[in-house]
Amino acid sequence: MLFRQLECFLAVARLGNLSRAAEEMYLTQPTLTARLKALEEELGEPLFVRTSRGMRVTEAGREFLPYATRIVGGFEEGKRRLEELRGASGGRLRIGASPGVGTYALPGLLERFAAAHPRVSISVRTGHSEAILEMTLREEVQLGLTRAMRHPEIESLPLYDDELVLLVDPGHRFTRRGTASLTEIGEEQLIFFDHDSSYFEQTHALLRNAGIRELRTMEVDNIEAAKRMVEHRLGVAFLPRTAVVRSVSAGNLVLIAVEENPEMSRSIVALKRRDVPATGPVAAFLEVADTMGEKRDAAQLSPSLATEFENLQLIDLFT
Amino acid sequence: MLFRQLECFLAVARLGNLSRAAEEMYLTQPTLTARLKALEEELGEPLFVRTSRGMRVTEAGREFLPYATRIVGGFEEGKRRLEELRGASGGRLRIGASPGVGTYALPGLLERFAAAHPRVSISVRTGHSEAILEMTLREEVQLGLTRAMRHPEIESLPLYDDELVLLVDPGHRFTRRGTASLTEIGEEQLIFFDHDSSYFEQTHALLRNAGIRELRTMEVDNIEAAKRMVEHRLGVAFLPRTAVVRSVSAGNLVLIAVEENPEMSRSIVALKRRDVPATGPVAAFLEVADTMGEKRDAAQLSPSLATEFENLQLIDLFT
DNA sequence: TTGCAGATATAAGTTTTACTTATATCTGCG
DNA sequence: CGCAGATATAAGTAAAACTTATATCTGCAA
Repeated sequence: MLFRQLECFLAVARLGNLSRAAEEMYLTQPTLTARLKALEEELGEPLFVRTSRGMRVTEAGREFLPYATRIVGGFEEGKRRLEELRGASGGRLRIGASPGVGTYALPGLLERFAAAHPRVSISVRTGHSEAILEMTLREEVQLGLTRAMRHPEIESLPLYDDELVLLVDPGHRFTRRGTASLTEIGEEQLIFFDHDSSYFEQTHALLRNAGIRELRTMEVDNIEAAKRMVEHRLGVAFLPRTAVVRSVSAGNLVLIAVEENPEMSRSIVALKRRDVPATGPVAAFLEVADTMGEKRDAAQLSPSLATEFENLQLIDLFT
Repeated sequence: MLFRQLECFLAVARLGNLSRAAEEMYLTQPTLTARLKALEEELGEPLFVRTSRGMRVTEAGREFLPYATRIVGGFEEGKRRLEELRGASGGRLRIGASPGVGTYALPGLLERFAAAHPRVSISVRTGHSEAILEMTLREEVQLGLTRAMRHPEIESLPLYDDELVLLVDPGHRFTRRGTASLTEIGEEQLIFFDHDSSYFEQTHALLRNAGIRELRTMEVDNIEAAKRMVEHRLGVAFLPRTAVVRSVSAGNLVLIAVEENPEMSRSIVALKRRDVPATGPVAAFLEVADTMGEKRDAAQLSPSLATEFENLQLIDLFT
């Protein structure tokens, strides 16, 4: 009820004339009379002096004027704010990401996103997949970027497939052939990059299934450290493809194909609460991610592209 | 329409539960459902996530929350402001006064007023009666304190009667008797305090009517100067009673009764636009003035009080 | 699986509110 | 005195908001 009354109060106060204000607001004059009366009733104080030449605000009206302006203006402002949000030209984007995603894939995504939506403020939190799931459930983040996970209240929107690839140093015996068998790999010192990552178990299982029993292993707690270890010839490592694109392209590391060609990829997804619709910045982010995914898929699936060229493409897409 | 929607938005956001919010607001649950739906419609964005365990605000809702708070809070604040105004515990009091009133009668009045209404801010403008009338008409001041004036849009609320009295210095020949006739006065050097004041003409007429033709006169443009002239034996003067109470009481000037006892008083009033009702600080000021007027009248009319004592009373009332 | 508890959504009917049209009233002015 | 231009009032109609009753959804326990 009250809002229209305030607008009419402002119009009449501005014009000093009920009839003209009515015209301006596409209403009849008795309507404004009623509205003003209702407002005065609500406030318990006359706001206008009625004369035969128009209406003038009283002292009380003059005192109330700034409040009315602020209220109406505040509402308009709030509406504008939501419009910004809808067009993703404002608001916040809160993302949770597991370490590998946050460090290697996310920066490129956010670069594109920020270019398209410069006024959205972005915050990123990092944690392991379970922590990311928790954050998403509690709405501490709007999207959780990590490996696919199942939860009744969560839906997973696929982003890209992250593949484990074998990396060695340029002077390694595998480099020349460019391939290695699992048995050969089992003879090497193996460097693992994160005991808590699901990759850890996956890699172990792969080698166990290949009949390898005694592994020489070294564990570090982050991917960058693992890369450095390999570069310093301390061993070989299975690492996420997205994390090594640059090093391979720069020649610091060499990518070796595994002869058995085992399936060692994980689907990286965006976790989102099912009951919260993706709007504004969230929807915009997913769109950006989708666009990049399509490009990357096209690059990877094209048979005419050599591995090196694919890698270059990946550099574009992920760094 | 909109206001109730915002209140309900805040309540539901706070409680996270439609039914309980409905209870708190003494409404039924479907009503709140409808209100929220209307608000979301208006804003073009869902504000809540509906679940089987209650309602949670969406990102949009979170963004909008502060605006809603400010709007509702702003209205409450405005209402409180008007209440202050009504109780004269806030707001402004704008007064116009002619020089004599502003200098001698008003300070005492305002002292009382300010004691009773400390949070009202006061502004005083000074000018001659015609200027005061103008200010009042234009609502530059809410009350004009000056001599009674007639204007169709103005009403005059009597404050007190200001009387012209004859003042001489303590060593003057009139002092011993305490009285003087108009003829005797006509022989004195006469000091006038404001050519533009209506008193000027009034005094001249009085003496002219008493048959006095040749006046020795001196003119100054303010009452204080006139008093000083009398004190320095440059002549005698008819001055407003309210302006000389202190000087007489202090013995610097002596009050001489005029034997013909001419009527030389002017009604001092508060001018106010007829069409603007006296509310808040204005009403409060008039009440204070009224109370003082009654006390003063009682003091002046009491036959048991000597002149000296009357003067002391006037000191209380006007200084 | 089923049934229940606790939550929101929908439908229908009633009450209340808000708007419009038509008319009245007031006042300054020629 | 009557007119012009302003606001106020009255009555009827259209719209909206509220309530009651019912439906739907979901998590949870039997």
